[in-house]
Amino acid sequence: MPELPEVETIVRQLKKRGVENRQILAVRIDWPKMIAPYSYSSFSKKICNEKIVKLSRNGKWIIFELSNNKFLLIHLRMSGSFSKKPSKYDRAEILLSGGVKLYYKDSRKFGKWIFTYNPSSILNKLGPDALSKDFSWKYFHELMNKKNRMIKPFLLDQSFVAGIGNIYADEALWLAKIHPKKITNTINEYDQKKLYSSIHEVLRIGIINRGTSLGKGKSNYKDLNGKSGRPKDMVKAYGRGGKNCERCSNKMEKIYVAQRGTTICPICQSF
DNA sequence: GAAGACCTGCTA
DNA sequence: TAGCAGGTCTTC
Repeated sequence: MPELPEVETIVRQLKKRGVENRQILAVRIDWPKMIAPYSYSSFSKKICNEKIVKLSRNGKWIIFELSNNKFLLIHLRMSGSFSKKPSKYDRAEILLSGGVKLYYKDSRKFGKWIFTYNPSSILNKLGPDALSKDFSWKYFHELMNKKNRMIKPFLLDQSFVAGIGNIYADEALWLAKIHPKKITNTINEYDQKKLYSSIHEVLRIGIINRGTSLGKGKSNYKDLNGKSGRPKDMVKAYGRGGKNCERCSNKMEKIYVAQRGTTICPICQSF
């Protein structure tokens, strides 16, 4: 579920909550696989009594920088999220100094909490964050020309650019009017520019809306305060198969690209 | 590239 | 009840 805008929203709200500069007093883990290869007791010993020095984000990773050069990297995968309140699908709870509690829920149990002294070992595998200066036009343009891949799976490849997932890939391609199966080095410079700016636009709008919430269920995305983000009907492409394109009013189509459900307007995004 | 694995909840 | 899901990883 969470892509760059959702993760950014969560990090901002955790900061606002005053998580930074607090000490971790205790941790409870209900799904031990998520902290592998550590056991609960060794994991707990590693992080307890350390201070959260700094919170940040890189792509879809949440980075807890702790005292004594320790790091906790959290990836929410499909259904992870943080909350101020406990709920049915909680997989962990952290008690911080000052009585602040954080609950981590993850119905599908795909999320990962990685304790490490060396965050680069994970973060170096990522390409530049989609909203960072390092994701420059020059970088984008050069790789687009060099690679011979379908554009959608390329956008989803975190080693190319970090933070884009299935929703925002579909949104950006729709906005730029590019077919998701188009091969990168066949896309002309004008379209590349449209796509480059569309990526920024859809991510920024996502953040302004505090993320995107598609469904109604409990596995649906909620921010730290339990609130939904941008509603489904504000999304232009993702999940709109069978509905009318908001630009040309032709029927949107659901297709599969690299095994991922993908929605396009076959007229606007002709191949 | 494709397909399966990891999991559970929701929808058709 | 079958099929699908915002992500990634492994193995063809």
